[in-house]
Amino acid sequence: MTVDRSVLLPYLSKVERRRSLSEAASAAFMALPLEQHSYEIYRDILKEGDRPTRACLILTGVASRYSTLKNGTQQINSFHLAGDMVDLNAGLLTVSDSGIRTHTPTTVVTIGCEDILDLASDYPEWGRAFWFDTLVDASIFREWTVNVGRRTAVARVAHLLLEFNARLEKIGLGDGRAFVLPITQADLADAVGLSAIHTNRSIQRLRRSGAIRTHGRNFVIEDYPALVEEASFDPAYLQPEGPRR
Amino acid sequence: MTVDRSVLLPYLSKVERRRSLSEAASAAFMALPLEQHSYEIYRDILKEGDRPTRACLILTGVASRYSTLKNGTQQINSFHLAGDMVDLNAGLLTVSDSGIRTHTPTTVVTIGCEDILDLASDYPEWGRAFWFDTLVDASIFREWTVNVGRRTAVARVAHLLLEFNARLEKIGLGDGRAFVLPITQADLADAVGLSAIHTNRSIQRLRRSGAIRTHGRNFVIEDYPALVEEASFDPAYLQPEGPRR
DNA sequence: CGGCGGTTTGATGTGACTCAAAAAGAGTGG
DNA sequence: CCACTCTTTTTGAGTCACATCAAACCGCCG
Repeated sequence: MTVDRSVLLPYLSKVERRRSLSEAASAAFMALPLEQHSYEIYRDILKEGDRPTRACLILTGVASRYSTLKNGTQQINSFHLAGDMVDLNAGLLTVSDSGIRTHTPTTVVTIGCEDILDLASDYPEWGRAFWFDTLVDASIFREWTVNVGRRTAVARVAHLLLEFNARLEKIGLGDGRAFVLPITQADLADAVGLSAIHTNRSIQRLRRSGAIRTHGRNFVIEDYPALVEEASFDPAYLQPEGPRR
Repeated sequence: MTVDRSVLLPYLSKVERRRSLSEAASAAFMALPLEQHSYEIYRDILKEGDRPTRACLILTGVASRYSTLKNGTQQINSFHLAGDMVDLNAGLLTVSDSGIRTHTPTTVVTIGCEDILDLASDYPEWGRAFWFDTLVDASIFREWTVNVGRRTAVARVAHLLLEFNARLEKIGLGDGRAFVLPITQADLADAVGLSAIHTNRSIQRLRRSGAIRTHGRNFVIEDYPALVEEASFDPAYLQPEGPRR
């Protein structure tokens, strides 16, 4: 299968926006062997327990990293949108405690993790870029722990809506006030550690308070400051500014 | 202040156990300029909102990374024990959304983050080592999200006790069955997203079920399989095996 | 012996869960 | 364009896990 390498360009420019790369480094990246895959909705890109062998860059669609507990409940750890590199860790970690699953039809390109590791050792600038990506992920994981650990139901939901709002805007899928929620309320519930029903009721509260308006999956933030206040949302954890040096 | 560089050796050998380093790389590490600091109990090593400038390696004691919410509640994101490198991210992230605080008297050595970054670009093997460290952290953060998001109170507490048990054993502060819990129950509560009182009652339940025995902060695991079952604990997330390659 | 941080107990309130089912959309085929 | 199904959202009622408040107890240290 031949893959159009230009799909790598958005990620490359995302990395370069943080810190420019040498000619050789970006050329090496663009020369990486690729595979392209498409998934229907609710398919596993990586099954829980499988040993990952390829990192994957999301071109379109939405995926999540999740864990399943013995009692059957699930916890979603993070969502991955277009332009996100998922499972960069693949190369370094032996075991995958969590799976990765699509929430919409999704297309990705994958890169062998050996290639990722070689790139990182041949070009320390790539090593740093991957490290930084991992740090941003870790920062989001931390914030999510705070979210499910210490916020009320309404605040949790508000917080996740604001995260989607910010991230979707950054990739051109929203204007900072309105966006299309790319997942069901049940999935949202698995992300914020609530039952689907209570998640629904929390959304209703936000609606009645006038903070948001929805029809179907279209969300409009009517009162941004109120929503931010409700969620104690501080976008710093998304690291919008890029690395320091 | 002159610092005994031999304090770096444990961390060096921890890294080398995963993957050996070149002579030059380990020499460069050992030559890093260091500062040594001591902290009393409940002191901030890094305040929330401060911009970190130095990574720090814990020599003795226990510290945690925590966030404070507007309503005054706290969530602890992770604990750091002797031999852990904390705030490696310092160099790359502009903003620190969370603080780092001691839970016992603690001694550390710190390394300027410029030096860390230089080491990583001069020796890609160090870049990889730091990246791996960050991946392990991220893996623990994920597991904690699952913990507070989807487990019952008793399971959460059991899970954290098992994590302490495993990690303390690895650094020689436990035999895999008994350990001294280095934090108060109130701190434990902030880590598992419960009230201190309910945390206490959860410990009591574990005690009455015969899974554990305690006197003061001495914990003995009486029925390891039962505790593991209760917590659905799988130590894989601690990445005990080191990286794949 | 007194003070203090930490642990434990008791009583009460409530936020979130569960179960069950209705309503509303969304997609499909006739 | 409508009937039919399937998924998702919404409603209602009852229950339980965990929070909160208040106070007692305990061990440790000066």
